[in-house]
Amino acid sequence: MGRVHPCCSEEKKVRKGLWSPEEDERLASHIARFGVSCWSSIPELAGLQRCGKSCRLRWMNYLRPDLKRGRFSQQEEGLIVALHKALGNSWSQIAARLPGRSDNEIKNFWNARMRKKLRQKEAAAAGSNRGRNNSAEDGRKTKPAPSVFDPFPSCQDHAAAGSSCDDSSAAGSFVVGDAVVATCPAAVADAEDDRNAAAAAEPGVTPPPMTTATATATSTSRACATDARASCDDGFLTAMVDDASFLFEDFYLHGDNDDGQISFWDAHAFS
DNA sequence: AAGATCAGCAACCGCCTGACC
DNA sequence: TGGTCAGGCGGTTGCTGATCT
Repeated sequence: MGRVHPCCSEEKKVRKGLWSPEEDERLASHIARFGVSCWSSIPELAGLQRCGKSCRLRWMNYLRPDLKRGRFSQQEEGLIVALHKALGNSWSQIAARLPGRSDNEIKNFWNARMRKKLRQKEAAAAGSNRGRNNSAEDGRKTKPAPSVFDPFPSCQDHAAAGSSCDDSSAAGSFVVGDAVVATCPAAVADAEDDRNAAAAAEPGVTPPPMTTATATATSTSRACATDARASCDDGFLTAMVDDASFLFEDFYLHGDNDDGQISFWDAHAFS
């Protein structure tokens, strides 16, 4: 098997399992004060009997202040489907385009949906007794490989594609419906400026290191604060979601639905 | 009311990659 | 140039609460 991380294999006791509120508090306050420089050193510095990987995971999936909790909105679901279509199981890349959601959360969500759909299909197949040659199940096998494209290439690219994204007005956040569903990379640099300005305003206070999450959180919250999100909805992602429906219909919809309608999940591609 | 099943979520495991020496 | 290490990622497991029978 793979090499065991030194931080996880040391003789010293390393706790596993669920994190206690005290541990969360220790980790969160440590990162709030000092930021993240080296995960492997954080357990010791924060007084935690955890390995660095575990700390990182806990922070990324649960303690990060910019994380949203709760159910995925319809818009988010649609975007996940579209992004999964484009990117496959690259959960981190999908998560990078869904501010406030961790890759783990998206992965769990997707897998739960997969299980549900698979079960439904099996039940339907068992009920109908005879399979059709062009069933969705078969269609999966002939599914073309996901096209390689970057849903977030750059604002210039958006503009070239007829977009009107304005980085300066809404921190580069993109909106589908009411939800801020993605953040333009240009906003990252923007957020970095904000951070530096804040550091200058409060000498002696060391800001946490800049991360994608920081930038996303900064720009997303700013976008909400200015309520200027709609101005940045260039239709790019909306179009992408629409396009995803089109793709799914093209590949997977073969008149299965009585009403001729197709939902994201009825139409989604099994990976 | 109690056991079985399901669904959602948190966390671990194993592997890969890039930086560094 | 090869070895070591840390960070990161996707896959998987296991726990827990909700729902069903």
